[in-house]
Amino acid sequence: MVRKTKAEALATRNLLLDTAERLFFERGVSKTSLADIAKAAEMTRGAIYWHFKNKYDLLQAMMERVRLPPETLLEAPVENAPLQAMRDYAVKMLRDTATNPRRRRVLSIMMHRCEKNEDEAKALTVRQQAAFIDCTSHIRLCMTTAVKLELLPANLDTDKATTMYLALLFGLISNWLFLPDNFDLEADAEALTDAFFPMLHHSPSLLK
Amino acid sequence: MVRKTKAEALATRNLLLDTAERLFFERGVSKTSLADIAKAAEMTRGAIYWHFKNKYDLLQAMMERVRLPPETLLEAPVENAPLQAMRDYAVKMLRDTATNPRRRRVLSIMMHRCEKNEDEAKALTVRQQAAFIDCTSHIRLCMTTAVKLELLPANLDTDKATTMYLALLFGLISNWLFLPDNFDLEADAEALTDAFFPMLHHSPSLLK
DNA sequence: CAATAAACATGCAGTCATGTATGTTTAAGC
DNA sequence: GCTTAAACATACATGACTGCATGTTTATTG
Repeated sequence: MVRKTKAEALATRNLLLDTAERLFFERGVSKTSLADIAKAAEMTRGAIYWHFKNKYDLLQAMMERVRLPPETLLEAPVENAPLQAMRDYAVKMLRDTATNPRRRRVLSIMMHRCEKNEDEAKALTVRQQAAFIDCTSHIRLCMTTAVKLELLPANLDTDKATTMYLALLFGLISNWLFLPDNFDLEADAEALTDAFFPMLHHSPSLLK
Repeated sequence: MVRKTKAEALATRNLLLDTAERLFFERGVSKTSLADIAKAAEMTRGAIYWHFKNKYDLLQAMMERVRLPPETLLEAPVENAPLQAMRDYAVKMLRDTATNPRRRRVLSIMMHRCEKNEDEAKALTVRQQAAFIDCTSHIRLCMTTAVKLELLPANLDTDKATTMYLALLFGLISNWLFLPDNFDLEADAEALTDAFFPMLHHSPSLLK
């Protein structure tokens, strides 16, 4: 019953990724063994070891499925409307987190069900840190562009503003994933995002 | 070489907690075995099993060492100066996270080196969620009190304001622990905190 | 149509972590 | 001064989980 067609093999791979995503979300990464995943997918560990090098390779592939380049989300042209770009980015991230089950599960795994340590999973941590740094510099570019376009105060401390933006965005996502009943992320995504930008005009401590 | 005095036994217990704190921080919780901890503390697993029920009991005791009741930090009287209370709370939390190595390590373990799952560690997760809910209701009380004292707009959506406050606070801490070089938490604690409150006056989307 | 290799399944060895049971020593209580 | 039990150390049994080696079958290719 082996040597399936290419499409079938890809389906198997996706099934393994789906199953791993579910189990990692339910039990956490370290408490989920490859045998657990194989059994839940009605396969054997042989299938996993054929498609993936090991557990962390599987985890990485699972995370790659929701990784989208920042440009994808930033549809509004940054050079013309950087404030709109930042707003759209935040709203889309929040709404997608609230409504897209896959993104919700994977983000939850990344934030609350996967340990950042120095050995095997270090590559994963480094990758996440790199993504975060990318995101940081992108937002910083939006901030400085907005200042140049005189959309924000000339003496705005763009570094602090960037820090605040990212803290708010990630804080909202992390807190909601931790306790989804605490507030309605989908309904409030726009209001919470829009609340941020007046701060850049009215907070003296963000000026240089 | 056994049957030490009570003080010595307490010192042993603290040594085990210190060592666990260090190893959990360096390697993550699930990748640190009790044998690792015992060896690093120059003890045996027998000592650990004498002082603690198991690994998660040890972890819980380790976390309790930095748990401080919210009242401790909220020195400013909430009824008279709720805004000041919230400001002081945030600044103290941020500064203490930046300067207190123990708090930094333990918060890092809680946020980035410990998986929230449904089985053994569930008690820990439930406890953290309860603490978060406590904190939420406390901040909400500050917000409503400030509205009553006319320190904040009468039509402020205090729920959203609370959500924003907590997202900012936890987002700042989490992001800084994740990438400490991204910004200077100690130096910027006050400025970042002070930046928040003008938002409550100038953000239309936070009004009802 | 034969050979190859893809796509798994199965089995085994080895390591490692946990929990417990049982020693051992000595501070404390009387 | 004798007993008890606190404060560990040691040893053992048990049960994963991983990685690899080796089947097995069938789509694919020339």
